[in-house]
Amino acid sequence: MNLKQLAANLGLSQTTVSRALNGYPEVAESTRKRVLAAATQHNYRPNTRAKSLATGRAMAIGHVIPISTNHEMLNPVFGDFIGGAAEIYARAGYDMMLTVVPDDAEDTAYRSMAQRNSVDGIVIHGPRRDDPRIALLKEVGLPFVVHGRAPVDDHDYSWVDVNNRRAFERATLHLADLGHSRIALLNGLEHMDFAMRRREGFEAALSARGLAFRPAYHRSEEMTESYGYEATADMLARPNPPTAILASSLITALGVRRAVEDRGLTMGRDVSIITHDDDLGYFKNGGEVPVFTATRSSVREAGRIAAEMLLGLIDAPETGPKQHILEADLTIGTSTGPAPR
Amino acid sequence: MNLKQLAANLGLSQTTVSRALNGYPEVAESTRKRVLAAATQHNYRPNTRAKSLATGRAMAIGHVIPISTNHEMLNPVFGDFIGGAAEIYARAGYDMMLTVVPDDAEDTAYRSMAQRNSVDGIVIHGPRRDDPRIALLKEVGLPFVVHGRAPVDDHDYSWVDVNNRRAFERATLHLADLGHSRIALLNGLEHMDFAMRRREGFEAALSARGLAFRPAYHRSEEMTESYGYEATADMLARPNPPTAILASSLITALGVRRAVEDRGLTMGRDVSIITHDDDLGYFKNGGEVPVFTATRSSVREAGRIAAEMLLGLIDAPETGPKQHILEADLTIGTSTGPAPR
DNA sequence: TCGGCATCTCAAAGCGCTTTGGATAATTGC
DNA sequence: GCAATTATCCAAAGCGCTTTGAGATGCCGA
Repeated sequence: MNLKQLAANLGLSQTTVSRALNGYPEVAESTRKRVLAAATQHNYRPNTRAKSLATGRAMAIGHVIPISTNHEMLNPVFGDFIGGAAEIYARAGYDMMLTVVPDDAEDTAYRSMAQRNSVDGIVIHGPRRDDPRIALLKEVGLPFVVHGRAPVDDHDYSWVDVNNRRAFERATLHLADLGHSRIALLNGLEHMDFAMRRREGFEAALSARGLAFRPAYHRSEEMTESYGYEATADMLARPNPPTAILASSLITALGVRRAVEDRGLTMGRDVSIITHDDDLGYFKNGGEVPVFTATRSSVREAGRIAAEMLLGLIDAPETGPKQHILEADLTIGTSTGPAPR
Repeated sequence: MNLKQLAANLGLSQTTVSRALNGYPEVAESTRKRVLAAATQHNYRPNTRAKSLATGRAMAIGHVIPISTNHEMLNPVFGDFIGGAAEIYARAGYDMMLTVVPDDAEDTAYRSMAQRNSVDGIVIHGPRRDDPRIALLKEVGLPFVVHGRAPVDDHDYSWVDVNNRRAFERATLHLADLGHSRIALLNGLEHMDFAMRRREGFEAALSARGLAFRPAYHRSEEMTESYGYEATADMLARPNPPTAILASSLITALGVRRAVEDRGLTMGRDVSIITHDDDLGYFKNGGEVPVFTATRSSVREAGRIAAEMLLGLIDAPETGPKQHILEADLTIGTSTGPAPR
């Protein structure tokens, strides 16, 4: 059933039917009722393609997830972010388009999205330190929001980000205040912007407490469980092992804990652990009492905010770029305690 | 730059340019070259909407992920599946549309997808035991592939699935053959089809070895780490604790291991663990030597296969529904050993 | 009675593409 | 040399919708 047929059915013109359906004022209330009734009865839904051709609006948002060509791995937080964003899109009548782009083909991918007119805006995931995408998108002139930030925090583009620097600074200070002086950081890959910010916060806190940054207590890798395990096992096996460890994700923290316990040590007594917790649906940090002391910020919430921001940008581009920073909670769990002496 | 402008630029008609671009024979090779050159020079890309309006093909696939209204959680395997599918779509020039549908609004959601003509086919995720979606989609007549199956294994629709029954049967037999007689199953939610099949395999193996299914050794919950921990801790605290535990996912297995080790027991000696491993990118089961003995099947690969199947279905609907079953490997790791006596 | 003004409805153009059904020029067969 | 092909190209219709500009219709006051 399309507009033409529906109009014919009703003995009205396409114009009137279209207007009735889209809530324009210049149609009698009685006819609007008739039209609406017929539409629901015949289960009429306008053809998206035709509609967006006519209006010039795609009514769709593109999410572009980069996938590095060497270690093809999708970020696990992505699912939750999408879930949050999808809620907002659904309410606003937008569709969501997913594009997985190998990081060596970004240029063409983004240009083509803009050209082909298949989306009204884009959400960028996983910005790297030297990410060319922001400049690229500014050039092609498609509205976009970045989940995360680029190193240069200019106010020239829109983003939603956790205050990673502050979070890790606070976590480190907390550990230092508990008397820890040998604090290790198991960071994510530091060509990613968020990881670099975390490291900065870590270093700032160390120097605020007069502690030195020691490369032996520092790693930077993909945030897997085995990374947490192996890095921790390695560090604990050396002389002067760390008494506190900052992990970059809950998954990594599980590995850290395993290594700690493997060595016959007790988490929260012999070794303190703080992790960042993205509050993922399927991976909770304990029940009422969190297992891990953690800096926590919901990725799902970030998804909602980014989606709302982007829709706002599309509706009113003249208002200029927006930014939103999420402060992470520091929630105390059972994994931290005073430094052993 | 659109077709019209490009054609004007070249001094040709839109028809000729369109044909040159789409590889039709009735255009001179020399003009085709000219057209192609101009197109790349001006970075021309056809407007997706217009193209699909004209052709009647959306050149897009919809992925519908259900989200239960009570515990809003996205399946973690989803990301990897999508990653696999995206590869195939990209190669074939298809876009991927994501729709998150609350499970109380499925009816309208699917009908509207079909009506609005925004996708050429659909992939269904997470089929439940009494899933109404398959019947629904058959009714609306949109090509679809299910990742997983419905309880009734009719050959009336297309699906890609792991042989969950066989996998868990083999795993259970393996444990029984190692001398274990008290074997526990920490299953996923059993209103999901895959979980039920796993249970069937488990039960079949038990009875093949003359062992009884004991409710005290059986749980069915969302597959989180804390589920694994708590269920295991509880079971181990009772008289006659299980000596072997089947876990439904790697995440759950981590919880199982933690509970085992918390109790001062050794995995692989005091308690054997076998888990199902979806081979997710960010969550590896150890390095060269797997940590866990596991039934393994790549979700990413399933995504590729489902995508190819669906594209095939769209191109040639007359060939009828297809099915593909993936057999899971049973890989031996360090988490299993002979039953303690 | 008639112009003025809302109110309601419509025909037709247009969004950017594909595709049908010719037209024109070049080539072939006899 | 001329009709019949063949090789190239094009004008125009159509995909399903929105939207402009204008036409009816009814009602009012003068």
